[in-house]
Amino acid sequence: MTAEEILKEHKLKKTVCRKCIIDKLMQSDDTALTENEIKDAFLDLFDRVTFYRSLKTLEEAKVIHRIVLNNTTVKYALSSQLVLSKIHPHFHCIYCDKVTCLDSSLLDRSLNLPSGYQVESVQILLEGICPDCQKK
Amino acid sequence: MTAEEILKEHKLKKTVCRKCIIDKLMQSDDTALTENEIKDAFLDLFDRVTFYRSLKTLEEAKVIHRIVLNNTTVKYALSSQLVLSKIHPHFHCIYCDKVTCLDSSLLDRSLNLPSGYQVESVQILLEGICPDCQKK
DNA sequence: CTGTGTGCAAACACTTTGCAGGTGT
DNA sequence: ACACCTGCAAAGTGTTTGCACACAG
Repeated sequence: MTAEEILKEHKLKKTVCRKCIIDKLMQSDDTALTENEIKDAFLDLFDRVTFYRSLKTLEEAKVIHRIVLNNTTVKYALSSQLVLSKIHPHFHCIYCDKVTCLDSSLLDRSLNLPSGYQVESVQILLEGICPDCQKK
Repeated sequence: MTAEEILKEHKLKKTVCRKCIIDKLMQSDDTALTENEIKDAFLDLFDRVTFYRSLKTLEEAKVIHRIVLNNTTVKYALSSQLVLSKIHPHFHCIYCDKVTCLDSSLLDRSLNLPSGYQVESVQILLEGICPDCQKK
């Protein structure tokens, strides 16, 4: 699926900035990127404000989703298949700082919720060492 | 356990600012507070910078821990009993915006981790409606 | 007394808003 | 043609840093 198709499907106008964001995130696979990592790929082709607004638009349309790390840095990743589940687990490597989206089936069966709470979404952030960094 | 005892136990100097922070968090029970909520309780008795530094010191000493919400607001809560577990689940009410620390036994048995990843900590943020807001 | 904490001023990074002009459909 | 997107300027918010003075142990 191309960036243009994704935009069309969500009834968003095809603008260069939006396409660049989606393309960049598609290339990065399941690794989430910061606003700067996305922007730097285009050498200040767009204003910073335009990026923020495009990211916001894409997020509201659920094309992408944001991941907030403990140090309050924000990363973005494509939503694609994950939309179906309430549960969004991510892994943050404390060595290489990479954030990857994990399969939501990770925890589906096991939530042992306290009574009285109505849960709409569950965000899980695993922190540790990723397979690549363990080899080093 | 009093604020002074906690500071002594962690080998930190007893300063008014630190004591106020700990007192305020003890009063709020298991509800996490923002820097502003803590600070406002003392009517600008201290400089903002002093608060940041005190919070940082207390966090590094693991007296308190920070919780980062999706909108990147930061809240703080006492660590107390939770220190033992790698897992820190919190509940964020989307109506009253209250954040509470939950029992870490919530998920202990059930983590079905992908192979190759070495996990050091697990942060879980449940979002939904708290018991109080459901009654309304 | 010594090291550490505090207050003030300033800098910094991130994000939002308003407005005029440009672009997609 | 119209609605919406973009760029620029500016402001708002949260956080950090440097320095001189004050305070706890």
